[in-house]
Amino acid sequence: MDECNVRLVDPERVAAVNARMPSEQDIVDTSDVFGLLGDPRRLKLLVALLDGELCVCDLAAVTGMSESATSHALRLLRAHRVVSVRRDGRMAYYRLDDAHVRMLVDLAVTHTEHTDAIHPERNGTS
Amino acid sequence: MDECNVRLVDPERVAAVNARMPSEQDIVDTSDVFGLLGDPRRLKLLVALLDGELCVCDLAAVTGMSESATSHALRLLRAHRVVSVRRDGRMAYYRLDDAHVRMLVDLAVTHTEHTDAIHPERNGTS
DNA sequence: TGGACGTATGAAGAGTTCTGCAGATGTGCA
DNA sequence: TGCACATCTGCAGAACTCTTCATACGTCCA
Repeated sequence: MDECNVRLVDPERVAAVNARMPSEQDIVDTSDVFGLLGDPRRLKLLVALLDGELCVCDLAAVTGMSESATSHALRLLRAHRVVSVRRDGRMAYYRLDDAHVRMLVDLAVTHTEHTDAIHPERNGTS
Repeated sequence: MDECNVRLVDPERVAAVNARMPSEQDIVDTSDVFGLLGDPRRLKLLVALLDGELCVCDLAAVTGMSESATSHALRLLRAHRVVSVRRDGRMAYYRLDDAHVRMLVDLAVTHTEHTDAIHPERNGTS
């Protein structure tokens, strides 16, 4: 439990926390998902998809991104199975296809909308 | 509603989505929070803090980061009011001080732990 | 079939982020 | 007061991310 030369102040707590700590893989997977939501453009894309499917050019219009950037972002989201595509001729309709992500997005946006008046300025503790 | 030279396929849907779209500021604030959780080290740090406060060196031990990196990460989290410090002599005890973030972390980790067996491999749609 | 269209992709450049190093700050103890 | 200790911070290099440009792919229509 003693890693390298690190001294512990509260070894019991550390051991307890380590016991409850998810696997490294789970941590990485989870932070991966959060990372996807950590970009304003992608988040806006996903918010737009909360209501149902939209084609690439409409998504570009909603988010204000170029169609190329939109496509790149959707590609990333697709690779992580967050969105799925339905093709109809030359059009591509995307939908939000991950219940967990949908919940996170919905929850977080709602929360921020309800509380942004509380922290009008954000200066650090320093 | 027609931005630049972008053509819309479903202008009504686009208008409806735009009407429900949170302000740019709310989007940025929200993606900001997700961004904080989008780093495995920081996420691990926050998971460790789910149970209660810990000092910097114990946090470094739990996450496997150097104490410098730990301090840097905590500084960032502190600036965003996600964690708070209690100083006791030369020690600094950090605690998770944002109920919303706590919920997101708890929820996401729990979810990932329960479903990681479902997506053993992750190749893109392409 | 040829050209317009919607979308997808690769590469490159700008910008950002993370980490380790070195040194600074403030506290406790002899 | 002087030294050890826990933490903090600025800096610089490495690594990563996002966007744009150019181009490619597949579909539709004349």
